[in-house]
Amino acid sequence: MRYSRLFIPTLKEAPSDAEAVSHKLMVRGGFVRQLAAGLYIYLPLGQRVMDKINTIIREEMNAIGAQEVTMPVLHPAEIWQQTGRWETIGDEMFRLKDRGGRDMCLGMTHEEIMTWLAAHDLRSYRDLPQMWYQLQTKLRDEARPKSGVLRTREFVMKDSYSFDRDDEGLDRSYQLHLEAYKIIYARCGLNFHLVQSDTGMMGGSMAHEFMAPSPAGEDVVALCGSCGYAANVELALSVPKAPAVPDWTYEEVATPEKRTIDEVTRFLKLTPDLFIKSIVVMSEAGPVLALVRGDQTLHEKKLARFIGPHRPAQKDEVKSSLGVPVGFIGPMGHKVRMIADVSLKEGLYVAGANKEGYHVKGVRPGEHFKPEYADIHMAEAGDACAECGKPLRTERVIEIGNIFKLGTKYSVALKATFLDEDGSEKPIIMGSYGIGPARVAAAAIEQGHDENGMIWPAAIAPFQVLVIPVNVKDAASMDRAEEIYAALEEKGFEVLLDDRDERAGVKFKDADLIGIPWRVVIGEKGLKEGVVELKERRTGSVEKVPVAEAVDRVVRKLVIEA
RNA sequence: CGGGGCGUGGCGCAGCCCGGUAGCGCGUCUGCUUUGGGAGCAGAAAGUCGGAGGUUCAAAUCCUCUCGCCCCGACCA
Repeated sequence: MRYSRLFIPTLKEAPSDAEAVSHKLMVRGGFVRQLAAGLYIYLPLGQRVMDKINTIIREEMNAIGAQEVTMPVLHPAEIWQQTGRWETIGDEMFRLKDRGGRDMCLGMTHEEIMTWLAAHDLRSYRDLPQMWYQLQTKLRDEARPKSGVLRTREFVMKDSYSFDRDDEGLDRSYQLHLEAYKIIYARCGLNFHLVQSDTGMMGGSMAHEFMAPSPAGEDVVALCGSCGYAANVELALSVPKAPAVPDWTYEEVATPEKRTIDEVTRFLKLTPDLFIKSIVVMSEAGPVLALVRGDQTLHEKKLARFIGPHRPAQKDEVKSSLGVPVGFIGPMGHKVRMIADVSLKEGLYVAGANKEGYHVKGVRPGEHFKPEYADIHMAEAGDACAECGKPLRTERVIEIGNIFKLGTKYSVALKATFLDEDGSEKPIIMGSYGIGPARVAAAAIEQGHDENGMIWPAAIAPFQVLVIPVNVKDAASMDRAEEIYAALEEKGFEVLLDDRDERAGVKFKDADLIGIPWRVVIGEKGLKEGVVELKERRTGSVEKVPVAEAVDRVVRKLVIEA
């Protein structure tokens, strides 16, 4: 392609409202434009990147025997009502009515529709297993779109669904996807972690996420360098360092106007790990007292696994349910349900005295109060790995894919059953597997850039080579550039020829910004010596090669990378 | 949904506190010069200040309402 004919509106300045590196560079590089909150236009360069990622995904999905289908974006409400998600999902689903007044919605995921299809056309164990996927636009009315293309209201997703006759079959389909995903991300040039994850609103029994390390990520994972344990902190198990057990007897201490852990620790000159933090939440079954050590953070998703949906209590709710003002709650003597973090099983602590202005020293869990124990603290760097005891580290990540074992949740609700060999009717066992191609692109930029712009992995770069004649008015330069361009295209590479009548500086700056892996620079000075320059974007290394050898050298570089 | 910030030529911003001629940089267009890391000079086009209402002789500036966008949190296949 010729640069002069491509629409690549690069910008010198980043948009002021962009925060994430990938967001700034995608806008500056002329890859995307924002139409409204969470709605993006993909310009030619962005489109090329997405096409490449999608091609890799399709190749690997096809390779494991998955078959591509196209699903409606507009769905009738009834099918979502049958699985109950019409009610449970809430505001995140775009809803509308057709002219006949029928409730409809825009597809935010496709379990229901895929299962509907399976229910209609998969009847016998002979039809199984099946794996179907789609690469289509999803719509979600996100509460807070953010970080460029990382969280949008409209986005393309590859999602596939597996249909098996038994759990062993599901294991196989799951494993096939897991391995395919590893290959996809590796081909896209990403660093990533495979971690255990929460099953969330999907339901189901097992789930993993593929996570690309980046400061722009919204998730945090806990990783053990020793045994390989890796999990989203939403469910990561960890053992916080235990404090030395102090030599205390049970006694009240006056702590006037000291409410927060921070205030009380300073007032009593103690470390926060000697405190019990008492947090009141309102669950569907009423108030629950959650207890974590003072240096720990309550993880609400972990807690939700034990008590279901809940929210923090208001100040007046605390007072009315426990009779104690906020800041002086202790776990002793309450009738409400009480969940204590496992790290509180041993030791002596300071806790609220259930009396304004007082705390109690020497509280012993199990003796002075009897809670249910559960892991409800957030895993933190430095905690011991629950598997092997070695220290965990944590990392901020972008979720680039996930895989779920769904089981029969959808097949039962939508009556997707088959007749097994023994003549009995059974629900199909399902799995669901997603990849967000835009997040893959954003993660690639987050992981590959410098102060001058993007550095694309070769496999998903919008072009593989950029040919730059420094001065297009110099006939010799332009002729050589055209020859090299034509020869590389002839060999099947994707080549961008910067034929613009611009100053060298402008071309070089744009070249760095859009991050094409290899650059061939043809200048008058070089040609006098019979050479052109071959520059690698990633390392910045420059090699002078004889004009006649230029094409072969580039080809060799590209082939090595592929 | 709670908290915070911001809407001024295409882009990035100043002006607003203390009402009175709308300004700067980049980009765009024309001409000349320049030509290996976002050129120089000269000239030009382009905004009615997110929108509505109000106060005032006079509103980008003050007041009220409203819409949009961003950030933090809540939420999130």
